[in-house]
Amino acid sequence: MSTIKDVAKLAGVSVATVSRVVNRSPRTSEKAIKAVTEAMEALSYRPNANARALVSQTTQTMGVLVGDVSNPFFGAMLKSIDLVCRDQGKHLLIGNGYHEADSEREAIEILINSRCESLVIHSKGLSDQDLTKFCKEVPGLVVINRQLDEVPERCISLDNYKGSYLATEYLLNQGHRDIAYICSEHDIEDADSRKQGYRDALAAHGVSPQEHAIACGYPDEQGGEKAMRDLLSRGVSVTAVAAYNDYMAAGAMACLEESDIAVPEQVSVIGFDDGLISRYMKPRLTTIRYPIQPMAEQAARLALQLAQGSSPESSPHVFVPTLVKRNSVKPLTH
Amino acid sequence: MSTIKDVAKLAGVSVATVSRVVNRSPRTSEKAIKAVTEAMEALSYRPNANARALVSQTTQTMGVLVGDVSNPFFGAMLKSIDLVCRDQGKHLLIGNGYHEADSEREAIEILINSRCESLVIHSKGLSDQDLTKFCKEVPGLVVINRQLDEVPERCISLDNYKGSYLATEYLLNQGHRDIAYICSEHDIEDADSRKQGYRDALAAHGVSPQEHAIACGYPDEQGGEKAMRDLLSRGVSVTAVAAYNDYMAAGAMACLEESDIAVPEQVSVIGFDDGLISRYMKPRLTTIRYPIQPMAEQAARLALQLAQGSSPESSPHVFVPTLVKRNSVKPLTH
DNA sequence: ACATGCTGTGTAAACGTTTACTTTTGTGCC
DNA sequence: GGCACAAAAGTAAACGTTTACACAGCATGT
Repeated sequence: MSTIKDVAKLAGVSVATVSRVVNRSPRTSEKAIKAVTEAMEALSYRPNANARALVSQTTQTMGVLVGDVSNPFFGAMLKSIDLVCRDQGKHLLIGNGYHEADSEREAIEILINSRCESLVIHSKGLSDQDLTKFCKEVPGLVVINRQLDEVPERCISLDNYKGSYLATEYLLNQGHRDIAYICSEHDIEDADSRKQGYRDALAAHGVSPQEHAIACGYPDEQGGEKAMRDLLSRGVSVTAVAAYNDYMAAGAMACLEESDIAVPEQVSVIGFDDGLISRYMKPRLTTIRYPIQPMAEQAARLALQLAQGSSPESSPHVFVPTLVKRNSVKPLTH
Repeated sequence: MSTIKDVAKLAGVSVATVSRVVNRSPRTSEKAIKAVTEAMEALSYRPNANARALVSQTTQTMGVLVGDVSNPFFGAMLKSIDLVCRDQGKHLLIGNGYHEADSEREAIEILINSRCESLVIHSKGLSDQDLTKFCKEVPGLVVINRQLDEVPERCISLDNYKGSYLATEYLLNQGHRDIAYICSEHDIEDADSRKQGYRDALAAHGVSPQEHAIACGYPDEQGGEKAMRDLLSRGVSVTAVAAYNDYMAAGAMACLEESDIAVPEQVSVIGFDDGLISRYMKPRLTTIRYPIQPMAEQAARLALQLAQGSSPESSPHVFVPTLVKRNSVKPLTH
């Protein structure tokens, strides 16, 4: 692969002149531009981004850590971030953490080593302490989907508690009283918050707590199916089910269908996330919208601002989920 | 951010020794390892990947161009690639092309400039000529989902023609004769191949061509809905519909449902891709499996082998799609 | 004719590493 | 104690750029 020296030699100028042409410096003659352009073309010259980064001390790159690129949730997040970046002439280096502490740490280190000046991190595996440390080390680092008490100004998160409260309250308002909750077996903050939102909503409406009506599973379709089957086989009688996320809701619906229980006629189901699939299920899933796109956009902007040292515009750091009414919930009729 | 010199100074050794410790060279004393490790910790030293790449002439990075990260199809592709890479200690630089020639070109150039030694490119916008040129410039570049006549050994693709033929043939075998085709309005090779597969399957079964039963739209749900509405409003009478992809099939089903036409009882529908949503639709979608995961894995392996100059193991370059029978197709009964 | 200023170009240092080569230190043996 | 040799550490060049600084050429104004 040819270098700037090769180009300079062929064009009969110095490397400085080539650099000036490449970077469109105003101090260059037409003649030089022509000679250099032709030489670059002839050698199919590609400026080495690493050398450039080294001397100019900037990579124009944002690093992003996601859980798993194949999950459409992260796809949506990445797209929002990419749109902000492309608008600002930055590009993206992406790492997958697979929700596992060591992978996450390693991926973040790669991003830092690559000298990404801004970072958006989605981590479920690392401790608050680890993440806080990274925040302090890298000025342009923003954490999404998590709340760190020591550095709240670096976090963009969702009010998970409120989302679940909202979902449960909606079921209550539709007359339901026997409401099960299908939760994630992962020991992470958002799972707890969502479960607590459910509990508190029940309590606030004078419905006694129903711990036996809570079942856990891996937060995917199989997990939802398993949890619902647990509930059914334990003889828990319910008229509505709230789930940790849409996938678990889908699994629960599949299980109910297999058991010849009609949704929403006999049992109402509500999800969480408003992901891609919620629109394609039938009945279309009533759910809680996780506004990942504006959140990701906000996170990207914040990371960019922090990285360039400008004081970030004040804007919301905790987003609120909203109810999306579709067809999987029906009022309870006697 | 501290450099290797800072570490050397603090540890009281030379930069070479620090480098040796960082790279786990065997020629280092316990004492040096300890001193350097402590200094690195104290300064939170991060080896600069750009400087490293510059001198060692390798980045350990694979570049990937996808259409749009938010599309689960590309998510699945990226995941397969990431799994291969992580296994080989490489990491990923990702660009979005948004199916637009200029964006694709720009993204590829960024990947090349960043000195990714291996590349997996999914392009719909660039011409065969452009792509072939890139292939010749970068030894470790592999094109996925496209067939370039000049460099077939660099391409991993799907037999789209066969997939569509298969789909149409299955409908014919179920007794259908009046079969519409919903195609993509994009002027790209795979759209043409799929349309032709449909036509040829009809012809092979002695069914006269039905050009009036072909409708086009943007290859998403809205496009499918629009195309189906076109068909219906033109008074085309059909008992089955084959679609360019699952999203268009979903749109067609939504349109049929609105018109009180039952799927599959009155009209059968078959998709293409076997994407995420096909499992969640109801009736669950009968479709053609696009084996993107093995294909992406293969592409990644090939790119890696080409990049390191080893002669690639011979393995399939053209993959064959298969039929996935679910519930959206029913035999025609009179 | 000469100082002045402007434009375009060249020279060389710097960025943070790795590594070939050289030098120093340490060990065991006679 | 002196020597041979191995092990460990240091020196400096190289990777491919950018850019401060210096300088040449030339037009301008006096």
